[in-house]
Amino acid sequence: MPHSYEYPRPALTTDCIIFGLDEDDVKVLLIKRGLAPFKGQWALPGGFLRPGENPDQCARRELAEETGLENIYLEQLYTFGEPSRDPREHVVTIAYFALVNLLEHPPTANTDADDAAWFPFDEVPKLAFDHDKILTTARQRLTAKLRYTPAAFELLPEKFTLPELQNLFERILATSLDKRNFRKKLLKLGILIETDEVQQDPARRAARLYLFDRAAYDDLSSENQDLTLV
Amino acid sequence: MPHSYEYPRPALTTDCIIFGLDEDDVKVLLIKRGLAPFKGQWALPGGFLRPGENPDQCARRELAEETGLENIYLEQLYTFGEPSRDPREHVVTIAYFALVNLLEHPPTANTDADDAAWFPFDEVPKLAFDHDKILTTARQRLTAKLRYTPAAFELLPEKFTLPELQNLFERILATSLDKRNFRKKLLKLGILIETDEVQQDPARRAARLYLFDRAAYDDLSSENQDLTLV
DNA sequence: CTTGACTAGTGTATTTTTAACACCTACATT
DNA sequence: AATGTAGGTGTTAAAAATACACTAGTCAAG
Repeated sequence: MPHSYEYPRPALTTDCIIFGLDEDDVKVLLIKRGLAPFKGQWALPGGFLRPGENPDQCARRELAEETGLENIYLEQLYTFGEPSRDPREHVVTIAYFALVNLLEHPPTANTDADDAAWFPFDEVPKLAFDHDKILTTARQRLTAKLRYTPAAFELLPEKFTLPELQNLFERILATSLDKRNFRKKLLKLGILIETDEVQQDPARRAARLYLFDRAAYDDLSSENQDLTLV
Repeated sequence: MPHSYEYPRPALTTDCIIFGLDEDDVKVLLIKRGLAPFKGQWALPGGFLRPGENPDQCARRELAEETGLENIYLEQLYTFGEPSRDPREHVVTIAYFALVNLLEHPPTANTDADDAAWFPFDEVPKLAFDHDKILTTARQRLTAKLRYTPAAFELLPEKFTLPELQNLFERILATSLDKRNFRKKLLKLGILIETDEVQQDPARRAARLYLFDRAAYDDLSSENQDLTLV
């Protein structure tokens, strides 16, 4: 035990909640624990913070080690520090979360965990530690972020259709939206650029493609306009 | 050095940003450090997390020890973990913030710090550690919290008048509000309890006193009702 | 005891936003 | 040519936000 301190210290970890969107579902990335405690049980990817390591870097490193996911935008969610959350000893965890497009980040090989997989929300098993609670907090933040920030556009290709955008909101917010009202509101905001193009190849009527106008969004945002998208 | 671990651990602290409102200004509570590093310099109140201690409790305890402030509504702000933020070693801090009524929480004696005092924003000195950065983050969050949470009621006595409440919003949000619309909206929300009492002693017409109905607020909140106060 | 100064308290009309709602269009497949 | 499927469109009603001006109570001064 080479590391000694004058006063006792809780251990410190980071955990990542990675939400991924594919054609069917919103999914969350979990790993199967290879070590006790909770060996064999599913959990959020994460691990111990090394002294001298920025917590953001730690989250990124552990995520890459356990799931292969790299170069994604992580945002700090909350710090959970209930003494009882880890059966071994007091472990405080800084939780991070991110939202990625699953088509760009397919399930990958992994090194530090027995397994890593994407779970649709309604198939998430009982998780290790207090990770159920952390996941709940993350889902709450996810919906707020989707409603009040342009996060939705990060999940779509550069050119997208209004039905795609509506579908995305409906799936993540787990609600259904009126098509006419949705289109009216989004178009009236003035943050979409209509192109002359339509979808290619669909086995149905092709929908018009739009671009997200980030400059317009930033202008409205700096004017403190209300930018609730849905 | 009786406390040994297999792997090295960063130290873990909590810090509190306490905003206080008096008749003139929004102020922040600082302590003068009694120990190195930054001895004699002003800093946010805070201190080391004890194993087995919930971080919320730690923030509360350190705040009471250093400033005498007790029983206030603390909310987690953000966790700062840059390795360079403490010159001694890697110290990660969980920052909490709160809003209090200065008339109910006058500057008090303190045990663990050389001094504690309220500073108007424009008179805050250069702070120890990265506390300037933490304070900036807290100020950014302050406005949003006032609008979307019941934080305003923490700043007022238990029984308050509608003109007092309106005045509070106007000062912190630096805006002016229509008296009739303000009253209509707040009363319609159903989170205020009208009492039979009126202010005592004012050298003018006395205003009716109201109570904040936290239970009603929590009910609406859990129903995902929109709770923008202004 | 009347008046003036000051703040508390009230209602209505207008505009804007949200919500509910049904049909036709384009295109591919059979 | 008929059918299936998803894309696209406008109006009306309800609710919410906004703008706006006077009366009521209380104290102090004259």
